[in-house]
Amino acid sequence: MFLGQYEHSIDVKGRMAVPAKFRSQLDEGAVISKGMGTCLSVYTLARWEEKSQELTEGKTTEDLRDFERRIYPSASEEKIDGQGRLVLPARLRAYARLSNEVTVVGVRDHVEIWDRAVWQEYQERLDAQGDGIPF
Amino acid sequence: MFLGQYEHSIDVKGRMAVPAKFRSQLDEGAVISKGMGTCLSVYTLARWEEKSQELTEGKTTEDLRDFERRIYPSASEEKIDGQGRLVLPARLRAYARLSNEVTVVGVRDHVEIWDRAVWQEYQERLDAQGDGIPF
DNA sequence: GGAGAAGTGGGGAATTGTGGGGAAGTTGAT
DNA sequence: ATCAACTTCCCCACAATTCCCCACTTCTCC
Repeated sequence: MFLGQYEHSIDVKGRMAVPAKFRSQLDEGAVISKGMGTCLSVYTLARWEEKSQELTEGKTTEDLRDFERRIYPSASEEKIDGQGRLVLPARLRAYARLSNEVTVVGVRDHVEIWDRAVWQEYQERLDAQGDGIPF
Repeated sequence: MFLGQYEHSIDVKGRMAVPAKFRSQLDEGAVISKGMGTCLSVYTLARWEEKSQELTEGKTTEDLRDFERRIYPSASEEKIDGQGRLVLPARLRAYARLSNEVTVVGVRDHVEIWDRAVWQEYQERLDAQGDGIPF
Protein backbone atom coordinates (compact mmCIF):
# COMPACT_ATOMS: atom_id res chain seq x y z
CA MET A 1 0.00 0.00 0.00
CA PHE A 2 1.24 3.48 -0.85
CA LEU A 3 0.80 6.01 1.94
CA GLY A 4 2.18 9.43 2.72
CA GLN A 5 3.27 12.51 0.87
CA TYR A 6 6.80 13.64 0.04
CA GLU A 7 8.29 16.81 -1.43
CA HIS A 8 10.91 15.97 -4.01
CA SER A 9 12.52 17.64 -6.97
CA ILE A 10 13.11 16.85 -10.62
CA ASP A 11 16.68 17.46 -11.74
CA VAL A 12 17.90 18.84 -15.06
CA LYS A 13 18.00 15.33 -16.50
CA GLY A 14 14.35 14.69 -15.76
CA ARG A 15 15.01 12.36 -12.87
CA MET A 16 13.04 12.20 -9.64
CA ALA A 17 13.97 10.29 -6.50
CA VAL A 18 11.29 7.77 -5.56
CA PRO A 19 10.43 8.11 -1.86
CA ALA A 20 12.27 5.36 -0.02
CA LYS A 21 9.02 3.98 1.37
CA PHE A 22 7.76 3.32 -2.15
CA ARG A 23 10.90 1.82 -3.63
CA SER A 24 10.59 -1.78 -2.59
CA GLN A 25 7.14 -1.91 -4.14
CA LEU A 26 8.25 -0.38 -7.44
CA ASP A 27 11.66 -1.89 -7.99
CA GLU A 28 10.34 -4.62 -10.25
CA GLY A 29 9.01 -2.24 -12.83
CA ALA A 30 6.95 0.93 -12.71
CA VAL A 31 4.43 2.14 -15.28
CA ILE A 32 4.03 5.89 -15.48
CA SER A 33 0.86 7.16 -17.08
CA LYS A 34 -1.26 10.26 -17.32
CA GLY A 35 -3.20 10.61 -14.10
CA MET A 36 -6.73 11.70 -13.41
CA GLY A 37 -6.32 15.45 -13.24
CA THR A 38 -3.12 17.43 -13.59
CA CYS A 39 -0.80 14.72 -12.37
CA LEU A 40 0.99 11.53 -13.29
CA SER A 41 0.17 8.10 -11.91
CA VAL A 42 2.74 5.42 -11.20
CA TYR A 43 1.70 1.79 -10.87
CA THR A 44 3.54 -1.40 -10.18
CA LEU A 45 3.71 -3.51 -13.30
CA ALA A 46 1.36 -6.07 -11.76
CA ARG A 47 -1.22 -3.52 -10.65
CA TRP A 48 -1.11 -1.76 -14.02
CA GLU A 49 -1.96 -4.98 -15.77
CA GLU A 50 -4.84 -5.70 -13.41
CA LYS A 51 -6.19 -2.22 -13.70
CA SER A 52 -6.03 -1.97 -17.47
CA GLN A 53 -7.69 -5.37 -17.65
CA GLU A 54 -10.58 -4.16 -15.48
CA LEU A 55 -10.99 -0.97 -17.44
CA THR A 56 -11.22 -2.64 -20.82
CA GLU A 57 -13.84 -5.16 -19.75
CA GLY A 58 -17.36 -4.67 -21.01
CA LYS A 59 -16.52 -2.11 -23.63
CA THR A 60 -17.74 -2.30 -27.19
CA THR A 61 -15.01 -2.96 -29.72
CA GLU A 62 -15.14 0.62 -30.95
CA ASP A 63 -14.88 2.18 -27.53
CA LEU A 64 -12.20 -0.29 -26.68
CA ARG A 65 -10.09 0.67 -29.65
CA ASP A 66 -10.26 4.36 -28.83
CA PHE A 67 -9.62 3.67 -25.19
CA GLU A 68 -6.59 1.54 -25.84
CA ARG A 69 -5.18 4.10 -28.22
CA ARG A 70 -5.54 6.74 -25.55
CA ILE A 71 -4.16 4.80 -22.62
CA TYR A 72 -1.27 2.69 -23.76
CA PRO A 73 0.66 5.10 -25.95
CA SER A 74 0.68 7.71 -23.22
CA ALA A 75 2.12 5.37 -20.62
CA SER A 76 5.75 4.44 -20.16
CA GLU A 77 7.46 1.59 -18.39
CA GLU A 78 10.51 2.76 -16.47
CA LYS A 79 13.04 1.20 -14.17
CA ILE A 80 14.36 2.70 -10.96
CA ASP A 81 18.06 3.54 -11.33
CA GLY A 82 20.86 2.72 -8.91
CA GLN A 83 20.15 5.83 -6.84
CA GLY A 84 16.44 5.09 -6.49
CA ARG A 85 15.29 7.53 -9.16
CA LEU A 86 12.84 7.36 -12.04
CA VAL A 87 13.19 9.21 -15.31
CA LEU A 88 9.99 11.07 -16.08
CA PRO A 89 9.61 11.32 -19.85
CA ALA A 90 9.37 14.88 -21.15
CA ARG A 91 5.98 14.28 -22.73
CA LEU A 92 4.48 13.20 -19.42
CA ARG A 93 6.13 16.01 -17.49
CA ALA A 94 4.51 18.45 -19.90
CA TYR A 95 1.10 16.78 -19.54
CA ALA A 96 1.11 17.18 -15.76
CA ARG A 97 2.70 20.66 -15.96
CA LEU A 98 5.46 19.60 -13.60
CA SER A 99 8.00 22.19 -12.57
CA ASN A 100 11.12 21.18 -10.67
CA GLU A 101 9.30 21.04 -7.37
CA VAL A 102 6.87 18.19 -7.10
CA THR A 103 4.88 16.43 -4.42
CA VAL A 104 4.82 12.64 -4.55
CA VAL A 105 1.78 11.11 -2.90
CA GLY A 106 0.77 7.55 -2.12
CA VAL A 107 -2.85 6.77 -2.98
CA ARG A 108 -3.46 3.20 -1.86
CA ASP A 109 -2.66 1.21 -5.02
CA HIS A 110 -0.61 3.77 -6.90
CA VAL A 111 1.62 6.80 -6.58
CA GLU A 112 0.77 10.22 -7.97
CA ILE A 113 3.19 12.96 -8.95
CA TRP A 114 1.91 16.53 -8.76
CA ASP A 115 3.48 19.88 -9.29
CA ARG A 116 3.90 21.13 -5.76
CA ALA A 117 1.89 24.32 -6.20
CA VAL A 118 -0.95 22.51 -7.99
CA TRP A 119 -1.13 19.88 -5.27
CA GLN A 120 -1.22 22.44 -2.53
CA GLU A 121 -4.04 24.32 -4.17
CA TYR A 122 -5.95 21.08 -4.71
CA GLN A 123 -5.56 20.09 -1.08
CA GLU A 124 -6.72 23.46 0.15
CA ARG A 125 -9.82 23.13 -1.96
CA LEU A 126 -10.53 19.69 -0.56
CA ASP A 127 -9.99 20.88 2.99
CA ALA A 128 -12.34 23.79 2.45
CA GLN A 129 -15.18 21.63 1.14
CA GLY A 130 -14.49 18.63 3.32
CA ASP A 131 -15.82 17.49 6.66
CA GLY A 132 -12.46 16.70 8.16
CA ILE A 133 -10.74 13.39 8.22
CA PRO A 134 -13.15 10.62 9.23
CA PHE A 135 -10.66 8.70 11.30
CA MET B 1 -8.55 -3.66 22.22
CA PHE B 2 -6.86 -0.41 23.19
CA LEU B 3 -7.70 0.93 26.67
CA GLY B 4 -6.23 3.45 29.04
CA GLN B 5 -4.33 6.69 28.85
CA TYR B 6 -0.64 7.39 29.22
CA GLU B 7 1.49 10.52 29.44
CA HIS B 8 4.53 10.23 27.24
CA SER B 9 6.97 12.56 25.54
CA ILE B 10 8.28 13.13 22.04
CA ASP B 11 12.07 13.43 21.86
CA VAL B 12 14.14 15.71 19.63
CA LYS B 13 14.17 13.06 16.91
CA GLY B 14 10.40 12.91 16.75
CA ARG B 15 10.13 9.57 18.51
CA MET B 16 7.48 8.58 21.02
CA ALA B 17 7.47 5.48 23.20
CA VAL B 18 4.41 3.36 22.57
CA PRO B 19 2.74 2.41 25.86
CA ALA B 20 3.84 -1.13 26.70
CA LYS B 21 0.25 -2.32 26.78
CA PHE B 22 -0.23 -1.32 23.16
CA ARG B 23 3.00 -2.67 21.74
CA SER B 24 2.11 -6.27 21.10
CA GLN B 25 -0.89 -5.17 19.05
CA LEU B 26 1.09 -2.71 16.94
CA ASP B 27 4.36 -4.49 16.41
CA GLU B 28 3.34 -5.86 13.02
CA GLY B 29 2.87 -2.47 11.48
CA ALA B 30 1.15 0.71 12.58
CA VAL B 31 -0.58 3.27 10.37
CA ILE B 32 -0.57 6.81 11.70
CA SER B 33 -3.15 9.17 10.26
CA LYS B 34 -4.81 12.46 10.95
CA GLY B 35 -7.43 11.95 13.60
CA MET B 36 -10.86 13.48 14.08
CA GLY B 37 -10.07 16.66 15.90
CA THR B 38 -6.68 17.91 16.92
CA CYS B 39 -5.01 14.54 17.30
CA LEU B 40 -3.43 11.64 15.47
CA SER B 41 -4.89 8.17 15.15
CA VAL B 42 -2.83 4.99 15.09
CA TYR B 43 -4.27 1.78 13.68
CA THR B 44 -2.96 -1.70 13.24
CA LEU B 45 -2.26 -2.39 9.60
CA ALA B 46 -5.16 -4.86 9.44
CA ARG B 47 -7.65 -2.50 11.04
CA TRP B 48 -6.56 0.36 8.82
CA GLU B 49 -7.23 -1.69 5.73
CA GLU B 50 -10.67 -2.70 6.97
CA LYS B 51 -11.57 0.82 7.91
CA SER B 52 -10.41 2.48 4.72
CA GLN B 53 -12.16 -0.22 2.74
CA GLU B 54 -15.45 0.50 4.52
CA LEU B 55 -15.13 4.21 4.04
CA THR B 56 -14.53 4.03 0.31
CA GLU B 57 -17.46 1.76 -0.41
CA GLY B 58 -20.45 3.17 -2.16
CA LYS B 59 -18.82 6.36 -3.33
CA THR B 60 -19.10 7.69 -6.84
CA THR B 61 -15.85 7.64 -8.76
CA GLU B 62 -15.37 11.38 -8.42
CA ASP B 63 -15.97 11.53 -4.70
CA LEU B 64 -13.84 8.46 -4.30
CA ARG B 65 -10.92 10.05 -6.09
CA ASP B 66 -10.98 13.15 -3.92
CA PHE B 67 -11.50 11.08 -0.80
CA GLU B 68 -8.58 8.80 -1.50
CA ARG B 69 -6.38 11.77 -2.20
CA ARG B 70 -7.24 13.15 1.21
CA ILE B 71 -6.93 9.99 3.24
CA TYR B 72 -3.95 8.05 1.97
CA PRO B 73 -1.39 10.84 1.50
CA SER B 74 -2.03 12.09 5.01
CA ALA B 75 -1.28 8.72 6.59
CA SER B 76 2.04 6.98 7.17
CA GLU B 77 3.01 3.41 7.86
CA GLU B 78 5.62 3.16 10.59
CA LYS B 79 7.40 0.38 12.42
CA ILE B 80 8.07 0.24 16.14
CA ASP B 81 11.82 0.42 16.80
CA GLY B 82 13.89 -1.78 19.10
CA GLN B 83 13.05 0.40 22.11
CA GLY B 84 9.31 0.31 21.48
CA ARG B 85 9.08 3.76 19.91
CA LEU B 86 7.33 5.15 16.85
CA VAL B 87 8.59 8.01 14.73
CA LEU B 88 5.83 10.58 14.28
CA PRO B 89 6.38 12.31 10.93
CA ALA B 90 6.83 16.07 11.19
CA ARG B 91 3.85 16.77 8.97
CA LEU B 92 1.54 14.81 11.24
CA ARG B 93 2.99 16.33 14.41
CA ALA B 94 2.24 19.74 12.97
CA TYR B 95 -1.32 18.77 12.02
CA ALA B 96 -2.14 17.68 15.58
CA ARG B 97 -0.17 20.58 17.09
CA LEU B 98 1.83 18.20 19.24
CA SER B 99 4.36 19.69 21.63
CA ASN B 100 6.83 17.45 23.43
CA GLU B 101 4.30 16.41 26.01
CA VAL B 102 1.56 14.20 24.72
CA THR B 103 -1.18 11.98 26.06
CA VAL B 104 -1.63 8.61 24.40
CA VAL B 105 -5.12 7.16 24.72
CA GLY B 106 -6.61 3.83 23.75
CA VAL B 107 -9.98 4.09 21.99
CA ARG B 108 -11.20 0.54 21.37
CA ASP B 109 -9.89 -0.17 17.85
CA HIS B 110 -7.23 2.52 17.64
CA VAL B 111 -4.86 4.70 19.61
CA GLU B 112 -5.01 8.48 19.67
CA ILE B 113 -2.15 10.87 20.33
CA TRP B 114 -3.04 14.28 21.75
CA ASP B 115 -1.02 17.21 22.87
CA ARG B 116 -1.27 16.95 26.64
CA ALA B 117 -2.71 20.43 27.21
CA VAL B 118 -5.27 20.04 24.43
CA TRP B 119 -6.37 16.66 25.78
CA GLN B 120 -6.76 17.98 29.29
CA GLU B 121 -8.91 20.86 28.17
CA TYR B 122 -11.00 18.55 26.03
CA GLN B 123 -11.58 16.18 28.94
CA GLU B 124 -12.55 18.97 31.28
CA ARG B 125 -15.08 20.21 28.80
CA LEU B 126 -16.56 16.73 28.42
CA ASP B 127 -16.76 16.24 32.18
CA ALA B 128 -18.44 19.60 32.67
CA GLN B 129 -21.21 18.91 30.18
CA GLY B 130 -21.64 15.21 30.93
CA ASP B 131 -23.57 13.24 33.49
CA GLY B 132 -20.68 11.09 34.59
CA ILE B 133 -19.64 7.72 33.30
CA PRO B 134 -22.54 5.22 33.09
CA PHE B 135 -20.75 2.44 34.95
C1' DG C 1 16.01 -5.36 47.88
C1' DG C 2 16.86 -7.28 43.50
C1' DA C 3 15.46 -8.25 38.75
C1' DG C 4 13.30 -7.14 35.03
C1' DA C 5 10.63 -3.97 32.25
C1' DA C 6 9.56 0.69 30.72
C1' DG C 7 10.61 5.32 29.21
C1' DT C 8 14.22 8.43 27.66
C1' DG C 9 18.62 10.17 25.56
C1' DG C 10 22.34 10.04 22.37
C1' DG C 11 26.39 8.29 19.14
C1' DG C 12 27.63 6.24 14.99
C1' DA C 13 26.52 3.69 10.83
C1' DA C 14 23.59 3.31 6.99
C1' DT C 15 20.23 5.23 3.98
C1' DT C 16 18.20 8.94 1.37
C1' DG C 17 17.88 12.81 -1.77
C1' DT C 18 20.49 15.43 -4.96
C1' DG C 19 24.14 16.84 -8.26
C1' DG C 20 27.23 15.88 -11.78
C1' DG C 21 30.95 13.42 -14.85
C1' DG C 22 31.68 10.59 -18.59
C1' DA C 23 30.94 6.39 -21.59
C1' DA C 24 27.69 4.49 -24.80
C1' DG C 25 24.12 4.95 -27.96
C1' DT C 26 20.97 8.07 -31.32
C1' DT C 27 20.00 11.35 -34.52
C1' DG C 28 20.58 14.26 -38.36
C1' DA C 29 23.31 16.79 -41.64
C1' DT C 30 26.99 16.55 -44.69
C1' DA D 1 29.89 6.36 -44.20
C1' DT D 2 31.52 10.31 -41.11
C1' DC D 3 31.16 13.39 -37.77
C1' DA D 4 29.20 16.52 -34.38
C1' DA D 5 25.35 17.35 -31.26
C1' DC D 6 22.33 15.35 -28.23
C1' DT D 7 20.30 11.99 -25.24
C1' DT D 8 20.52 8.06 -22.17
C1' DC D 9 22.61 5.31 -18.93
C1' DC D 10 25.80 4.09 -15.34
C1' DC D 11 28.79 5.55 -12.04
C1' DC D 12 30.84 8.49 -8.12
C1' DA D 13 30.28 12.14 -4.60
C1' DC D 14 28.31 14.48 -0.70
C1' DA D 15 25.20 16.60 2.79
C1' DA D 16 21.36 15.60 5.52
C1' DT D 17 18.39 12.61 7.52
C1' DT D 18 17.10 8.29 9.39
C1' DC D 19 17.88 4.01 11.58
C1' DC D 20 20.08 0.86 14.81
C1' DC D 21 22.18 0.07 18.81
C1' DC D 22 24.01 1.06 23.61
C1' DA D 23 23.30 3.36 28.02
C1' DC D 24 20.99 5.32 31.92
C1' DT D 25 17.16 6.19 35.08
C1' DT D 26 12.78 5.16 36.94
C1' DC D 27 9.11 2.11 37.90
C1' DT D 28 6.91 -2.38 38.87
C1' DC D 29 6.55 -6.70 40.82
C1' DC D 30 7.98 -10.64 43.39
